Amino acid sequence: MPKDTFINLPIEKQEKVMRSAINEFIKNGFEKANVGNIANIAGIAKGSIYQYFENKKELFLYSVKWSIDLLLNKFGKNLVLHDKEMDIFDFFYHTSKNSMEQIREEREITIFIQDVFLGKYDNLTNESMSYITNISEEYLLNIINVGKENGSVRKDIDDHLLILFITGVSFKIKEYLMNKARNQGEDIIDEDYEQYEKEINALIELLKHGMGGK
Amino acid sequence: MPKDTFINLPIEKQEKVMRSAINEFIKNGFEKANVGNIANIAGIAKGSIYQYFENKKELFLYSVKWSIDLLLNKFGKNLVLHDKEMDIFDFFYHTSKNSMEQIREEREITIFIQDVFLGKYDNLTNESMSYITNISEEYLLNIINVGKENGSVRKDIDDHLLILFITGVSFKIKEYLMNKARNQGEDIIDEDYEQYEKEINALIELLKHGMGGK
Amino acid sequence: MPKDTFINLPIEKQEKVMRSAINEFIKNGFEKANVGNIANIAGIAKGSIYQYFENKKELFLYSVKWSIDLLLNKFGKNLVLHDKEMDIFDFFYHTSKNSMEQIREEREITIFIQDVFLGKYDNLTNESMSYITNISEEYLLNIINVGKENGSVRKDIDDHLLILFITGVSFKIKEYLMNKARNQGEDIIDEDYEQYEKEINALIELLKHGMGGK
Amino acid sequence: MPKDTFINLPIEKQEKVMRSAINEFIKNGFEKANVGNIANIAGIAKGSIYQYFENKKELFLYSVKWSIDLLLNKFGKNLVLHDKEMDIFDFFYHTSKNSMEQIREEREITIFIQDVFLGKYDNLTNESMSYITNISEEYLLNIINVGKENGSVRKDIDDHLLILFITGVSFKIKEYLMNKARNQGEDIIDEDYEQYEKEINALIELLKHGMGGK
DNA sequence: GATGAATGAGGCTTCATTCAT
DNA sequence: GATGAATGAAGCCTCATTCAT
Repeated sequence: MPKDTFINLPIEKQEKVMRSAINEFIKNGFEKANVGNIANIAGIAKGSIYQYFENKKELFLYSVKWSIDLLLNKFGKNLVLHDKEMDIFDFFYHTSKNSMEQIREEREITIFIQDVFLGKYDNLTNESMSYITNISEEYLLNIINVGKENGSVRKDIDDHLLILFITGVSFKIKEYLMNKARNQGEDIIDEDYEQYEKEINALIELLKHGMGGK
Repeated sequence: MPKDTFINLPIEKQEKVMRSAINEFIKNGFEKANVGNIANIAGIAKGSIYQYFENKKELFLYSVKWSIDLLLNKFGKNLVLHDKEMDIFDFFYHTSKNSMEQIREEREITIFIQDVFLGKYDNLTNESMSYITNISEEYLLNIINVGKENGSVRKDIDDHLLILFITGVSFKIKEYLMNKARNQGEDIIDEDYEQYEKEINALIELLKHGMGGK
Repeated sequence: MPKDTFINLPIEKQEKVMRSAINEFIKNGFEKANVGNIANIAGIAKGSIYQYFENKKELFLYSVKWSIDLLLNKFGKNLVLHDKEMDIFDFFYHTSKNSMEQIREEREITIFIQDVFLGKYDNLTNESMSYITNISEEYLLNIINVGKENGSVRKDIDDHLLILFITGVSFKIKEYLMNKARNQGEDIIDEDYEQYEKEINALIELLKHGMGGK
Repeated sequence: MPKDTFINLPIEKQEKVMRSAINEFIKNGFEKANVGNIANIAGIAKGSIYQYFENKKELFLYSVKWSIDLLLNKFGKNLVLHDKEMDIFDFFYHTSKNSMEQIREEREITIFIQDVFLGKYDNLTNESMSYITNISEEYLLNIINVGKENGSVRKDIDDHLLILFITGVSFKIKEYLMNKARNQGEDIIDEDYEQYEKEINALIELLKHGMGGK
């Protein structure tokens, strides 16, 4: 969706532009994001942005795509459930740790994408992004089915609702991690991580056995 | 927070202004929300808005407060856990039904408030709204403690994480209902409600016993 | 076509705006005409222009209408052929003198309208202005028919071609006068007018009897 | 006026560039004419335009010159009055037919040049083009004098006014033909031409004997 | 207090021209 | 000499806020 001019740029320069845009978007939202700022921080001329993208909206949309691609490339390999016999809660544990890494290494981008998924920028993404939701639903569906087959997931509940349940909880986990990330800036120390791990394990326990007494 | 001029207005006129503002905000977001539109639809002059509120931001902030107050007045009584012996999952069931009613009767306002809580409008609400989160956390904390005392909630999990767990799931439920509301417009029929009720019960079952197999 | 805000303005202010716009358009053409300049010279804020008109194009289009209306009001009475027995060449003589007056008293506006008719601004006026051409053609048609009836115009030539002939010559006359006006600025002296009158009479003679020898 | 780089180009390439420029100018006028478009359609790089011409204005000015030269080369031979005894109205007839051919064979360029003469592009051509008017005035002057000498033109009217009269009418004829050309596109059929010829003869008759009755 | 016109800062976008390859 | 990406000035338009009635 960007013009060839952008595609032909050296990858590093593309990256600089995208990161600058993403930063501006998470700081100011779409409307107040300033194309001039984006250009300045990327170290290019304002006009150049328009040689790369049709307009601000396209720049935004591509920022989303670029972010998702980057996250998938960098962290996506861990998201595949290889072992059909694996307890899916173990799997959740691994993906959660993966999230932590993601946040540690790509704070801005992870925040940006979470915002997109949370529905800030609604008006912009709704049309073009619904397919993303579909992808992630299918992905979860697959995991649930594996779980149902190998007995780690109860079979009496509709898949659809299980997805709701899982995404609800995992979103909350991510949000929780994210808020810490937003506020703390870069300096998340190891001690924090130990704490997080405990909490994640507790939440997975809740996912598994619920919060009911006795 | 609005000026006295606004407070002195007949309640119906105040309401007209607030609903007009809320509608504009959910349709266009804060930046693109148009003060002129708000005034027109409220049936007043643009200048009057500035006799009532310092500026657009204050109008927004008061829209949030006004919405919360309205929802609490209209639906809040049901949110209080009167009976210390009540199973808190029964309580969840009742509050969920409450949500459904809320959505049916005050679609715009419920959507608006959900958007606020979801973090669209971040930059605007963060400071002033953190107290709201606190309120609702305390509210949940109280329920959890009641549950722990009467045995309907397990005791080995940190309150804090239980809150995360509950809000994650219940948010997802609301979001789910809300999306239907957003798309369907007014016409939610009884048949739909039966369906919703089943789903809510299933989700509460998950909250209670988890999704683990066996 | 302007907004009510403009219509409600005191006539003098409207006039100031229109004359400022017209001046800018004849000086710089449509594309290079600067809305800021127009506002400055009219003594109003740039934004006000947009309270009066949807955009620059509408401002232009209304400038045309306003100019035509003004010219018709101020000079149009003389353009009506009252006496059916009048020799139409006498009538041409009178309208030519009328033109001279027009140019003397409303230089800018006359120049502007001539430019419009000459087809500068084509892209802007074509659609909306074709009706004007029609009006003036019908007007001439009427005069020609009167002439044919009372014998002052030969009957063996198609009306359509007579119109071409007349407009060709009269346009050239106007253009000739206009160029002088453009270059001389305000100071056309009486002596010039005597000269013009002679020339006009000679051209009317040509219209009447042609340039053929013997 | 173009740089040597352009002059050294193969004629066909020069022609491609010029025709592309001319097309853009008649389509969009000078201000909105897009140098990038011109380059694209000419099949060269945008930067190359600036190796050939100092700037857009020079490109425009040379387009005018190139067009006039082309028309003179291709159709100009017929414009010379060889036979001193020729009736100048016969001569007009021939030049009119010549115009028709010109329009048929070089529509764009003829339209472009007519626009230039009509005064669109005023600000650009005024200085540099006044010499062209002079040329064509002298050219007409010569014809008129021949006519006065051989008796085909009356002698009691000032040369200057005769020029006005002739150019007025002949411009109108050309404009008339041109408008048909603009609207019809390429497909002017022979039947049309017969019609045109009749009309031209009638107009020449008017030039000769005028439109006066009796 | 209500009105709605006036204001002007601010931002996106265009595109002629320059520049590096 | 050719290319096409980079540049940045310039201008239209929006709209929150102010002001005069």
